[in-house]
Amino acid sequence: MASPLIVIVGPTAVGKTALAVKLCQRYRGEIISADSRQIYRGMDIGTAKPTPAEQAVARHHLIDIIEPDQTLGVAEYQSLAYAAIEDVLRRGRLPFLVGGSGQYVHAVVKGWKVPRVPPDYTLRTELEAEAERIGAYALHARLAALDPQAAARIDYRNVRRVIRALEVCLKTGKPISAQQSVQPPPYRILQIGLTMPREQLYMRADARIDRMMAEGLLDEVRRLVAQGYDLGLPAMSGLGYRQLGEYLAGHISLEEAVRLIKKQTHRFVRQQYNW
RNA sequence: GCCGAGGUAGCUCAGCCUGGUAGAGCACUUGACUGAAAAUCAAGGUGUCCCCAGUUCAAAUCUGGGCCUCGGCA
Repeated sequence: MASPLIVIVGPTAVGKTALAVKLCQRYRGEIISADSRQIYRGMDIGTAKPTPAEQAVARHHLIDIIEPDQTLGVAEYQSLAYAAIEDVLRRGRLPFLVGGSGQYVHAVVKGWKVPRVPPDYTLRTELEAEAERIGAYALHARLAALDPQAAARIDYRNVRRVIRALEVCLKTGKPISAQQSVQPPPYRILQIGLTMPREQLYMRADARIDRMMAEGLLDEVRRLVAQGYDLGLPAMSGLGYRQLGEYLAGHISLEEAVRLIKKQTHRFVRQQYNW
């Protein structure tokens, strides 16, 4: 019989960690985090990372695995997650995949076969400049010539995704659409979706943001900036970090920054629902 | 009290001069997502146009009166 995998998903601040920790205690489980922000060391408060106490009760994997100036793509995340699941199973424990990064969860649960083309930042910068020059529509037309199928699925205005598709086509000489498939993993999966009325979710998220501020989120961001981490880094684009970075750079007031964090967190809640 | 500015979507505001029955950004709702994903992108609804009267075929728009807000002067 196939090995079990429990998956816990849901929007931010709904209580995924609390439930997962409790279940781990009861069923001898370990948590594999599916969170694209908790992977960074030194970013604790703003990412609502499980506390040391929670981590002592239930072992967590894939938290604190890279520095803020490093990056981790879905494909890498996926193989790390599969390895962690195998490791947990081998030791006779129950794996819980827990997190709010829909892309990560799908990559693992559905078994996306992501084209193995690492990002080429030089090429991306060139293509971005080209998009500026000839326009998003023309860049999309370039993709359509190489891979009509992929072009049909990507809105021409979504330059970032058009560029990734072009990157794969150009690097491999083959259409990206021919290199994307799905191969479900060999687990018996039980997926638990946590939810709550929208309004309540917004209130919980807002309250948590206030708590983060009280716990010193601003100092955390200040420290990261002092360590030389640029605001343009993917790690610094997360909710809270971006806006507080703007404040520290003198572009907006602290009040405005907190207001923006809340608004954008609401949007994030909605985005998570789509997964 | 006087002078000035203003009252249009939940918020900030455009439209008013040159009447033809309302629009943008944000919020909000819905959706996409295969190596940046807490990223990036798309679609959508929203209105006693402060009130009353007048002019007019037709008023957010012009005229008169009233109410309210903000700033300056007393």
